[in-house]
Amino acid sequence: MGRISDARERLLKAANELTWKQGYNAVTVDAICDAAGVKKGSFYHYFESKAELTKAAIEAWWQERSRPIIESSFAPGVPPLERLKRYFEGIYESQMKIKREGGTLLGCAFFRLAIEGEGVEPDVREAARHALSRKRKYFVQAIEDAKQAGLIRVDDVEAATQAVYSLFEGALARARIQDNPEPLKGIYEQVL
Amino acid sequence: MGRISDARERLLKAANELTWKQGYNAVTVDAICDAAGVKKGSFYHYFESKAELTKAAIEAWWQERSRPIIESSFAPGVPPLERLKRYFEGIYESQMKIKREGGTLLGCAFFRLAIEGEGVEPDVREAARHALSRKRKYFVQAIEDAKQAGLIRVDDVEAATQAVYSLFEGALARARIQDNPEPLKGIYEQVL
DNA sequence: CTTGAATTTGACTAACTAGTCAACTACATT
DNA sequence: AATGTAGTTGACTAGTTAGTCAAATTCAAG
Repeated sequence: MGRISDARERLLKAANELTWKQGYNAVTVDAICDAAGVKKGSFYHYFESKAELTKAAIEAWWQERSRPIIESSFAPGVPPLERLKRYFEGIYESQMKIKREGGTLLGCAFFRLAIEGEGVEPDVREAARHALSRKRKYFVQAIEDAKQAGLIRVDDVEAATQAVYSLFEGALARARIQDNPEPLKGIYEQVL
Repeated sequence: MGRISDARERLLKAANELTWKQGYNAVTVDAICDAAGVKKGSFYHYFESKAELTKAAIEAWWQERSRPIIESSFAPGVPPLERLKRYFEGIYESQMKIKREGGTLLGCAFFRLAIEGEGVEPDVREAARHALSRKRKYFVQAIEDAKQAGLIRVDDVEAATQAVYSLFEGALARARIQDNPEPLKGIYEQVL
């Protein structure tokens, strides 16, 4: 019944790209509509508000972009430390590609959104935080496995993950701030 | 000649507090004026735009808040590694205090601003980046000194600083995101 | 006490903001 | 081919935004 359309997908994609670059509050509904080639009336046919769109966009981003990349690095068969190494290298490559194609290095989309603070609807922030905590789980697992396999000596897996994950997200955020991949270089070596 | 006023200082203070919490784009000139108890006409008597105010506010923040705290930890007489330890502990304490008094943990004001990306005037971002690089210099110095004193074994001071600084800023940003000081605990131990 | 420069005020604009809505269109299903 | 429903449109509102301005006020200095 009725016609079919990919306007919803185009809106999600445009929302992610613009919010990633400019931040939640700097992006207007009009700008998202323009980028998606969708009229405002249609926007509100698909989403009840800018906040709802953003929440849906975060989930779509995780399912379609982040998760596949993470799971290919953190595959079950791969040795624990190799998983981290692969992931860090993959991130370096993908950030370089983003910079090459879009002109600026953008870092982690979820981190960018989650850090905003007040002035962003609480449930939007919560969605971004949730995506970050999903990502973090792969780190915990890898470090736990590395410990079991006797590859590293740590007494507190939770504390070790805290450090590795802070270093990783910190480097990624600093790369965005400086628009320069330098902080991402050799994270794997720094982790050890 | 003419009367004297502290309206300018009140505006700088209000701008910093609000921008730290809510981000550049979420804060309005009206909100800053309200918080400072200053009328809009007066605002534009002191600053030619919101961007100019923010730049001035960043500089004031650095001079009056960040720098004194940093310099008391990184004092010349203090042994290099002790400097880092003092600084990390000081940050932990001050973030806890901010949370106690303001209800939320806010992290680093410069980092928060610098990460915004497009959608913030380039010179505002540049001012925030500049403050971060000033901060980073104290880390380089401490690590360099620690190497000279034979306290640590590193071949590349620049790379080591990269890691320590990413870990520190990453932990601080994550503490903000989670509104929880957990990532800040034991950074000093993690650094070693 | 007078002067005049620094400061304050509030009303103003023009542009932009998120969100609404009723009419219109195209097409998958029958 | 008819039909109904999902999708589209553009003009609309009401509130907010950064920034302007001329007139009024205050008070340090002469």
